[in-house]
Amino acid sequence: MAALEHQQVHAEDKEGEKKKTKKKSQGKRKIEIKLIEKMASRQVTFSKRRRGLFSKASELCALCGAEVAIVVFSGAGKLFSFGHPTADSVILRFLNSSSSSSSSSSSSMEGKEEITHIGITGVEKKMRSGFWWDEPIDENLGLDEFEQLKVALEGLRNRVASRLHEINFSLMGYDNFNDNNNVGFEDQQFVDFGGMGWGNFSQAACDFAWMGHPGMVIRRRSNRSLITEE
DNA sequence: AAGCACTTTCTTAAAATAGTGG
DNA sequence: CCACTATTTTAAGAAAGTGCTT
Repeated sequence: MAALEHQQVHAEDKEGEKKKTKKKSQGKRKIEIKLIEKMASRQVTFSKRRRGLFSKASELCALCGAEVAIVVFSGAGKLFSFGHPTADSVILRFLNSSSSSSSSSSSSMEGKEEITHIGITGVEKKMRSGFWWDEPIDENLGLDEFEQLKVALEGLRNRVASRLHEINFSLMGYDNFNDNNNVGFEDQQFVDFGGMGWGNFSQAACDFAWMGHPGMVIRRRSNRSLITEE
């Protein structure tokens, strides 16, 4: 302890010599684990904690040979991912794994884990029972018919996205759902993939992340100002 | 240029981890 | 295994910076 105090005194001396203009930090403080009220602090904490999380995940991969995928959406809807060897491969492995739903994590945040798992296993079940879109495409279709199919599927996608956002809004406690403020992945050109260069994502993986994340809302950059006002 | 989301740097203290002895 | 100490790591707070959009 004495050594520690000595260290601190030494550090203070150095600091005093360096600059007296900069406001002294109070250092790391214990904070309550709940949504950070101050938007600026929330962003900084998000950035730092995500970095820490990805760093720990990469260590887990390196030390234990584990395959890990992390999908993070910022409060503004920006996507960050970590994956080893790639996020895609881990997610696809999870989807194809028959034991994944029974071997759930024993994290201390079990409540939150559970919510995510409900979303994923729902999709998983459907995938196992077989979606109609998994059926092979009729190769006898002509160009026009393919065009029509494409338009129809895009329409469906938009309707699903719209409905999901309605649900998101009701879950978040908003009374009015304004479709102009929220978009689905079909309008995702602003979303950054790959996070800090640790992972990469395909459209399929993004769609999966989106489906498995019921609380997620993607916003246009142009409407960011709306997000900051709470 | 202004505004926004996010990042980085620095200082500092809390928390985690490693080392040691009983 | 436990308690204690030393060392290392993590992250809060403050402030400045970057990049993008409008």
